[in-house]
Amino acid sequence: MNHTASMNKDADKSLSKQRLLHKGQQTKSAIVEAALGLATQMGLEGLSIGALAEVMKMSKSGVFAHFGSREELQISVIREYHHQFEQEVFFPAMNLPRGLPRLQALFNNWMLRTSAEIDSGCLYISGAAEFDDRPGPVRDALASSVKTWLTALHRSVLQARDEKHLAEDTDATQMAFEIHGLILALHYEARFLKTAKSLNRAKQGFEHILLRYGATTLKD
Amino acid sequence: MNHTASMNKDADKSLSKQRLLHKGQQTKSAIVEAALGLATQMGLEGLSIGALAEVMKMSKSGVFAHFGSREELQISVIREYHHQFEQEVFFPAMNLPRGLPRLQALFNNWMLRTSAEIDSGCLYISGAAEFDDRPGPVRDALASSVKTWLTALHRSVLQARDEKHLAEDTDATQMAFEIHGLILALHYEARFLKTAKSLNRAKQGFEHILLRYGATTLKD
DNA sequence: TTCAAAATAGCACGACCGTTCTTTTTTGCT
DNA sequence: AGCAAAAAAGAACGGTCGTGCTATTTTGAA
Repeated sequence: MNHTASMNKDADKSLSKQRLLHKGQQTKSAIVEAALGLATQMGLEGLSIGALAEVMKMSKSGVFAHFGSREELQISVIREYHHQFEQEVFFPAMNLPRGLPRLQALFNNWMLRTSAEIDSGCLYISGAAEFDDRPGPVRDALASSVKTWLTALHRSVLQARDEKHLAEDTDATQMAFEIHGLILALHYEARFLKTAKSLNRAKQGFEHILLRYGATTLKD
Repeated sequence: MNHTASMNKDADKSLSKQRLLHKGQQTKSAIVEAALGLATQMGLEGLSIGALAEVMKMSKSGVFAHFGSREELQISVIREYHHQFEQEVFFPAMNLPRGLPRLQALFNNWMLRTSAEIDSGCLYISGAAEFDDRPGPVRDALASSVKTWLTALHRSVLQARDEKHLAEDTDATQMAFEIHGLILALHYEARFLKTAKSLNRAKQGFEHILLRYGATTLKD
């Protein structure tokens, strides 16, 4: 391809990887995508290589070779979920001004993603239940991802307080805890119990929390 | 077999069952107890007959014969959990006067049971995550049990309102939803994330809710 | 077009799963 | 003590699991 002055094959490799993805990378991405779909339905523990191979119309060993172990596959799925979560929930909210608007957007995006309309469950919730007693790299990856997100939420509360959008004595950790509870209740009641109007419950709960922490402005 | 005056063998059976438990019933109870211990650690789906047999120092088939199917075993475990939950959370609170005292006791008992100090996880929470996408009798048993409890909580809120311990316009369903969220957040953060002081977060969250719904009296 | 490397398939393994069937042991009423 | 019924054990089944090994196919740079 290139008769350029590149020094070694490693340079060539990384270069060609940048230009167009090698076949292996493409299929690996496709596999992870499909695996995430399976994992949100069956749970991370229910995710099996055999079932995944069937979905992908590949052989078990063909799928397996991309990861080297089931654990590595599970971790890849968690990373993919983290990435999607960032795209859907976190980044869009970052376009809004700091303080209450951004905090409201974070909650709203989170809520919509958790909502029952999406038939895929939340990996952060189902995964927590599966791995709360099972130490290891999968649990670590999961907990690390969740903590990153909860920290971002916490930070957003702090900013809202700094912007004087919330009461001066707002306990940010406490407020984040209560918000987290609303999302978990929404997920539980909507997804498991199929309770109607759970989304409105979560919305109203959020307004109650805002009032409690002295939010200065409320839209709608 | 019998030259007594009993009309049929069924009468004899139930009679002797009342006098002293047949061996089979005893061991079945012991098995269910052990199974509940396993299920709270590994989840209802992770509960296997082989592992259970090992714990019980019995043969797989010996254990299996008591239930006839894995599903029936899982349902037995759910019933046992329901029973324990009643004993620890529900009944003690019923000894307190209707209204706020009883509601506070319900929450407190629930919270303590969910707390991280107990190393066994909550079957109602882990089970919900495992079966929110899996229809069948196990899911039905689980949902039915949970609904019974949530209904009792809801009823307690209504009573507190009737007793004028809460504001007249209290939305009981909404309040129960928010309380449920606190418990879920406590379970998530204490058990999965190992966040310290989560119990205090839940306590404070409950007080916030009480204030919001105009609780007239607060102890402590 | 050639050819090494990468990707995939095929096959087999040991382990565990739930379940069935048959045999042995234990129970508890007469 | 005798004896039928209940309880438990034992062995085997077909199935799926993750994983390792060896071919085969496909890719993509020279």
